[in-house]
Amino acid sequence: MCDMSGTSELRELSRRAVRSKIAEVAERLFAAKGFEATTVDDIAKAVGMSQRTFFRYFASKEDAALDGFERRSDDFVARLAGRPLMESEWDSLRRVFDVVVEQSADAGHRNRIAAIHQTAGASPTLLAAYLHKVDHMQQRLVDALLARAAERGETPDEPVLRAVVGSAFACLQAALSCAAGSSHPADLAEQLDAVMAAVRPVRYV
Amino acid sequence: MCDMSGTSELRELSRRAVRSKIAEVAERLFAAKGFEATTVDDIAKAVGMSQRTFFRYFASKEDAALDGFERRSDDFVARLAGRPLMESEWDSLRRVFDVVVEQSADAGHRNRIAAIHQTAGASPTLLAAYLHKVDHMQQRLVDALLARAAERGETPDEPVLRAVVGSAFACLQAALSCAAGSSHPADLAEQLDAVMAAVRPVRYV
DNA sequence: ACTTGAATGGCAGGCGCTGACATTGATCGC
DNA sequence: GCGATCAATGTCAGCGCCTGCCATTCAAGT
Repeated sequence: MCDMSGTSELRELSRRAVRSKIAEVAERLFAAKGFEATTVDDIAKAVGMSQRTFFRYFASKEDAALDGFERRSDDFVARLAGRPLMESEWDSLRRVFDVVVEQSADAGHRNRIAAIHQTAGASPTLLAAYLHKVDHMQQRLVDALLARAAERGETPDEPVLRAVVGSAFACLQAALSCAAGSSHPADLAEQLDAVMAAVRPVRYV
Repeated sequence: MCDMSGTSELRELSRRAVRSKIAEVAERLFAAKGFEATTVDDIAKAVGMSQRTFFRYFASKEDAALDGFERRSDDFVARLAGRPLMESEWDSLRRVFDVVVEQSADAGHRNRIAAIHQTAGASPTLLAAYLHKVDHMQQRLVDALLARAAERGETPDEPVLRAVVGSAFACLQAALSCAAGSSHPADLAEQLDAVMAAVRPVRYV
């Protein structure tokens, strides 16, 4: 009972591994049979566990399908933390979106993301869950940007900041949906630059 | 069988009336007991119908809760149709959002919207459905704006337009969440003006 | 009156999801 | 080694959302 921390680490590691395994199997099944046609029992059987255990790792079927986006959320916040403190929020956000650009440079990642995107488009509940996660991600970035502003000694207008983050994500979504059909990885970066230059808020000129 | 159109009108009228009745009862129950604690059976019993019939009017419990937003979507498109053809998209969108401002001028509407907003915030699935509807509304406005641009003889950049609409909605959301606590109806209009002025895309200056 | 079509109710069932309880299995103190 | 402990898992039962399917009813047209 003393080595609780070490035990926790191991347990945590195991949990993560199982989680990834489930998400991986689920992703494959969704791509093969579609999201709605795949039952949680199918996934559980394919992984080799009971349905009840599945729900001990993911709160919902949607969560399993969108596990990849969850991690990207962490990457976003981490990337933002690495940006210079005095950079404008708009430019920082553009740099944050580079994680998406870099991920889509890999063909495998691109195919996976395209498959998930296609799956999400066909299932209303999955799309709703996706939008929910995007919303949550925006909230995290707003909080981080608020903290950065406070670190600079500023007290920014929170609603404006929320709107700025929302605008940046609107640009990302637009660029993504446009570059979805294209197979050139560089297109996304160009599209993103073009859109974010056109929509750049006047307060940052 | 000849007077098919007249019959259809009556049936349609009846359907709308029943739909409104269901939505009204559901809203009251949600406000009283919360969204998740209220079952579809509760609503059906309160209206005086079977659960099966409820699902013939609404595809889901969430749809019943968000019936009001559905109508606002129609109002948005209608309001946009009334704007001058040469007005910039950003200013048109600001005018479109006046329907929200006007609705929140009425105290009753404000309380209802606040109640729904609060309910949505407490229930993840309802929030997800709400975001889904907002997304759909944006799509409709993008299509309408595309048609207007074509009417002017222009061929606008679609991804940029999508991003612009998304940015405007981000402003609306930010202003709404900020003015949620305030009880002054004029605050929303001011907040909206301030945020949309700060975030106005450079392409519209 | 007969027919047609739509609205409704009732029933059965699938699926997502959860609580409760028992079992297993690894770790730790002795 | 041995029992205690605690997390992970399985099993079972059950609720709530949602959907076909079929029978009934009721209004409207012929």
